[in-house]
Amino acid sequence: MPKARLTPASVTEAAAALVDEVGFDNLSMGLLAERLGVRTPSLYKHVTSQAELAHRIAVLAMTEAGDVIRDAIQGRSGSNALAAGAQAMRTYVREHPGRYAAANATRPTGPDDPFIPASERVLASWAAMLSGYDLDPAQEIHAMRTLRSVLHGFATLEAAGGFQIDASVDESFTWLINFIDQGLRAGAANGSDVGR
Amino acid sequence: MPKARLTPASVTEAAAALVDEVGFDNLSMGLLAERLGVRTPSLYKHVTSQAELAHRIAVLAMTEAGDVIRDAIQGRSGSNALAAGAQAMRTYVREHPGRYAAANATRPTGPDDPFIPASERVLASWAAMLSGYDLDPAQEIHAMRTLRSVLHGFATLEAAGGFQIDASVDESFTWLINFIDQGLRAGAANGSDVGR
DNA sequence: GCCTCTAGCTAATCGCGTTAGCTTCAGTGG
DNA sequence: CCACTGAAGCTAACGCGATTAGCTAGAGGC
Repeated sequence: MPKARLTPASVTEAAAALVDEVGFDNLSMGLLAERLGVRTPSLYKHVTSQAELAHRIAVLAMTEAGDVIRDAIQGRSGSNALAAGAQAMRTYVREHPGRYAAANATRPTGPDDPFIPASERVLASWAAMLSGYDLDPAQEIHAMRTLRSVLHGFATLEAAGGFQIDASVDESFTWLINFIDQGLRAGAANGSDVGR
Repeated sequence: MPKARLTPASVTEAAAALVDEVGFDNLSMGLLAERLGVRTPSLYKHVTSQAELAHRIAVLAMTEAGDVIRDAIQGRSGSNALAAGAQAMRTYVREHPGRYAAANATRPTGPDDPFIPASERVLASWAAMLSGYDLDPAQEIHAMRTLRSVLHGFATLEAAGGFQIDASVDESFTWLINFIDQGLRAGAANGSDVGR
């Protein structure tokens, strides 16, 4: 029955869709093979191991997230760019929780790992967005880390079902964005105050 | 050689120490048994499964974190309480990354899961701390979620080695705390502004 | 001093990732 | 049109880690 059906890319794509459904921790070669209508060992013609597959999902996720965030920020600045970028990231994580989990579980395997440029693209988008706030250059790194922390923290807590109370999570997120925006604008106003 | 050596509690404690060393994902019954000087199947006299063991570690972690945060906030208020509590949490996660990972990987198993009150104790500490900021009651939930997001996000990013650049992570964390503090104080001043 | 209860042990099972080696179609060169 | 090669899939089998079954021996109570 050999018919040129699968490729590394198609297997990765299917695996990404699978983890979004069943959760990254529940990824298994057998389940993926079943989805693809193929026997488990056949997958090894396209990926060398489950670990490599997980890493491919991570690269895919980081690339997609980078695209989505860049597109959201495109053409906006300041508060609008922040709100659009943050919403875009949150939406991506909600729609692709498995991919996002894969991206968080991975570590660069070497200096030429495609995961590295993919991550850097995301960071570059955030940096571009932050540049609209006229922060003291010495504080940019701290603002960047704070921004990453909130967004990552909110996304993972939400994905894990960490927000139990019935109060609207959407509302909390816009509140959070507004909170960060005001802090950044205040920081731009009196640079040396925020940050010690 | 039957000698009453192990107990569920001692096994859990050893497992917690182990995951802090090797990482939560690398927890294995064989490795734990070796540490305890016992054969793998013997562990099942004290724990019903690896999943249950992981859950016990999670409860232990949440309880310890609750203690540490409560103690840090004790006797302080406002900015001091925030700084002390946040630092306490960050220190706990840095010293016990495996335990923290276990706590994040777990979901309550039922209505009488001891993990629930343990988590609530942590939330109660944060709530007590926030009450020192005189926020609009309607905004407390959002402030709480924002606070949890930053702290959780920063801790996990740091634990995952997510902050690459050489700029001081300690400094970034104090900057972050200061950022949150100022935002909360501003929010208390003009309540309806922050939060839309 | 015997009895029971149980922590620990060895042996075996199961599931899942992975490897080895065979088989068969798709496309190529003659 | 046909033999040839290469890769994609398959079956069979291995290995490791979690888990289960059933045995054994020391500790504490009578």
